[in-house]
Amino acid sequence: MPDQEIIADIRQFNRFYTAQLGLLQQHIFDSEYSLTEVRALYEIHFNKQTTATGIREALHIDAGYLSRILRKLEKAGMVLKHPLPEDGRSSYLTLSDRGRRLMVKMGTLSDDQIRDMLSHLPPNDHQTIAASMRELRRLLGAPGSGITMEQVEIRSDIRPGDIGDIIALHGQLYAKEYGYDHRFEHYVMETIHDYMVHADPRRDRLWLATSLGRLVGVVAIQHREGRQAQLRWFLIRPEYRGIGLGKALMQQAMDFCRAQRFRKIYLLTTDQQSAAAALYKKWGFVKKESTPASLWGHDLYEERYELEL
Amino acid sequence: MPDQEIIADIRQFNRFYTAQLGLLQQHIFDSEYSLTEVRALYEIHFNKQTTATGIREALHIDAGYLSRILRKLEKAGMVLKHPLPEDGRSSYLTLSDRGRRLMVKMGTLSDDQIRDMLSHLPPNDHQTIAASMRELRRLLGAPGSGITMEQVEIRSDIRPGDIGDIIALHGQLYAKEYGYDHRFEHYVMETIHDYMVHADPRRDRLWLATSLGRLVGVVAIQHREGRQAQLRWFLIRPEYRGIGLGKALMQQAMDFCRAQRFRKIYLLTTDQQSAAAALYKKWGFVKKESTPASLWGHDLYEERYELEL
DNA sequence: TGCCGTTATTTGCTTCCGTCAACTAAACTA
DNA sequence: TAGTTTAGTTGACGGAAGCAAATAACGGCA
Repeated sequence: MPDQEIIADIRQFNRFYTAQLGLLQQHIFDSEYSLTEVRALYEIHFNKQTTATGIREALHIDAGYLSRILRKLEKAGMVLKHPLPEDGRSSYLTLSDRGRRLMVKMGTLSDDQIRDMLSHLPPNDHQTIAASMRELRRLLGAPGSGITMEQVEIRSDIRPGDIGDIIALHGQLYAKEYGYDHRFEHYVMETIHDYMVHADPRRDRLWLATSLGRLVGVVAIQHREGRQAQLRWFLIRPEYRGIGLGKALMQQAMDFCRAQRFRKIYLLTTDQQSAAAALYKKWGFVKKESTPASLWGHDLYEERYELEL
Repeated sequence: MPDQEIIADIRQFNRFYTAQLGLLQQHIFDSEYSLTEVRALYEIHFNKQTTATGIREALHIDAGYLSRILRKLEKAGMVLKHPLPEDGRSSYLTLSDRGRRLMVKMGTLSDDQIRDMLSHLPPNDHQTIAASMRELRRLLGAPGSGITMEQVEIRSDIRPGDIGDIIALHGQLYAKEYGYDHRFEHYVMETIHDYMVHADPRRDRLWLATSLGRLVGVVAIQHREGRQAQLRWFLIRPEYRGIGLGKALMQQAMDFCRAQRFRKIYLLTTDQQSAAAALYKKWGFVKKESTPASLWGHDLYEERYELEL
């Protein structure tokens, strides 16, 4: 049973955004096509092979109405019909060159409108606005809003807020996924503190994966005695797992270790992080030690993995 | 010049949300009023004293069209006109009892629709969806979306992620507002570490102000030798300043200090935090020391404020 | 005070968006 | 092969929504 307050928020947003969209779609009134016609054009543009029924379902409009729209667009030379070989009733719909040019023009107008809207808002907020919209689209289950590597940026310069974010990410995720208590976050804080105090830019490095300005993944290499290196704080937000981010981060760390001529990499984990363990093994890490311990409110085995380079 | 990618995100969201709103507003098609008529009713409902022009501007519709809508609604007994004494041309518009009943009915239908939509989405996301929508409304400058104390919750239990968030907030804000470099964030981390290690629930406490699940403000009291207390990490996100949050946090800290019978409270700051200093003074703190120092990439004066209880 | 430009609202006219229902034709089903 | 379902077309219609001209009240000004 959703909270009444949540519903109120959504309703308020809907009312607000109805007005907003009305403003942003005014440019369409200047064109010779109605909003629905333009929406149909968009639909044809973005779906490579779609039929009238496909569009009808996407736009939720009357079949007769759509039929007329398509006739008009076809007559105007914007849309081409390609009869389906396997079904004489339907046709694939595509845009003609002219239709594509129209889309570009409408896109430009729409962009101008949005640019104009943004110009009245603080520039600092632009990125946040886009991020919130993406987030909403994803949360509401919009098709094509899935998370991909393209949105993710990996960097290794440490900026203000990064350290705290890394600590918070560990605290949150390990609490949610393994039920570790606050002592774990505290432990992470201590290890990061240690890292920062002894950091040597040539032998230590930390990579941050961010998406829409938010921290979504981390890994670091910390130098140790005897040309050894420790791999630390390897962590990825659950939504961003399975898209190759783990591999990308690990690759960065490995490349760095090879370039710095480390002799051996080791890492410490527990038997509970089985998914991570699988990944370590894939990169050639081998479990060398496993000692029982009672940590952060759990009885577990501390494990040490090693990889000779 | 806004980034092209931001505009693309916004356009994509607009297209998506146009469809979404279409779905959510279908219940209106069952009623005997059009979407615009219902929007007018809403506008009358929520604005206590508005005239036709007010509504026209809010909905961005033609004056003639609105005139007809109002006549229809008045004839149906939904809307009442109260002639303005000072302007014979206009009238205040209000809803009749019947109009209000209609709004309740429409509201219920709309709620059901949203509830239905939410039921197809993971329950964990509901809160996040509402938060994103609020955020967007605020960012896009929706009227009535301003930040108020009502949305802010103050708590003093430390949850996973809190510690990291506090550190990150300090790092980000002090970098942005005073240009402090990463050493400041590091320093905050050390002090929090010290706090956590020596924390005694009876004599130490930390308050977090959150809004929509995000950390927006902090303050803490740490016990010291001789029944003294140190006030630490007093910080509020700039958007949340000026709404009384500083006062609320400070009040919590003061109440705690009095209840615990501390003899004296002191705090350390610099001459650069002039806004905070003004607040401290208002609460009776007095500057006792001011020593030049070179910290976090700046030449400044470290200051010590004290308050005898 | 009366004249004039401005503003708020109304009315007449028109367009065309979007729905309903009946229809055609092709595809499936038994 | 007849009956049913599905994809798309067409005719008829209501009403949403804009434009322009009209009306009426206001405000300023000589």
